[in-house]
Amino acid sequence: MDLFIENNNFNIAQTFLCGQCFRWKRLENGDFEGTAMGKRLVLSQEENGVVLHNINSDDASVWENYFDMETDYGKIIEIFSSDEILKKASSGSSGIRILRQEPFETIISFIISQNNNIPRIVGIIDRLCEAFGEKTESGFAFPTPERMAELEDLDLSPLRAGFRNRYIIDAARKIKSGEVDLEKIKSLSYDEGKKELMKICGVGEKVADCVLLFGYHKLDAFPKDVWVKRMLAELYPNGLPDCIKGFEGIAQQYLFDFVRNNGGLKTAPNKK
DNA sequence: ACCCAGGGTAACT
DNA sequence: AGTTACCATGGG
Repeated sequence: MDLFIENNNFNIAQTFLCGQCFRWKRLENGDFEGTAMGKRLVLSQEENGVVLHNINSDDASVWENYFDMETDYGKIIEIFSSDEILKKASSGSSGIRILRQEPFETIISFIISQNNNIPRIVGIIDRLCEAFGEKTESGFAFPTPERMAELEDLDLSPLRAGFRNRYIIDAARKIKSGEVDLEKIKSLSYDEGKKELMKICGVGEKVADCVLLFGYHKLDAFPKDVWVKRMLAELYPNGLPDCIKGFEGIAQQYLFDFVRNNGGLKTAPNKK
C-alpha cells in the first residue's frame, strides 16, 4: 500500500539534504529512495504532505516514528518567530524534520563525517553498507555492531575512510562489549548521554551532539560545527535567544540550513 | 602545489 | 583550561 502523510512541515528534500543523514538519494523524477531500519523506501513530495510508496501496512508506525510525526513543528516555528533571525531561517527550512535514526548508524556516520565533506561521507557509508551490511530486497542494511566488532583496521581499507578506521572499530567493539550501552543512553540526560558516547575514541563533543540529536532525538543537543560557530559569532554575538529552550537542536538545524544553503552568512568559513 | 571538508587526539604551554 | 600539528583521502 501507499501511505499519504498529510503535513505542511514535511519536505523530503529539506529533511534528507540538511546534513542529518547520508543514505537517502534523490531520483531523477524528484522522489527519494533509501534504506533505514533495515527497510527500503521510496517517497514522493506532494503539496501538503508526503507519499510513502509500497509499504507493508505493519510498517506505517515504524516510518511515522522515523519521520517524527508526533512532533508539531509548526508550533515550534511559531515559538521561534519571536526572534527575527530564527523567524527568517525557519521560514526557509520549515519542512525539515529531525529524523529518529538508529543510534549505531548515527555514531558511525558522524565519526566518518569528521574533517570530511558530504559527497565523500556518502561514498564511504555506501561502501561500508555494501561490504558489511545485510542484503535487503533492494540495497543493504546498515551493518550491526556485532559484525563490525569482528573486523580489523585493514578490513576497512576498501572504504577509504583513512584515519577514521580505528575509530569505527573502537566504536563497534565498545558497543558490542557493553562498555558503551546504547540502550541505556535513551533514558539518560543530555549530559550523561554525551559522557557515555565520548568514551568512544573518535567521538568528541560535536559528533556526540549529532548522535544525541539525530539518533536519540534529544532536542537540547546543539551540535557546533565550523559553520555554526561562524554563524553564532556573526549573527548571535550576545548569545542565543531564550525562545529556543527545549528545542535547541531544531533551531540549530534551521540555522545550519540557513547559512549553508541560503547565503545567511557574509563570511566564508575557514579553519581559524 | 595549496586549501578545505558538519573534528578528534595527543602533545604541548 | 586553552592552543596546535597531525591525522587519510579526494575534489576544487
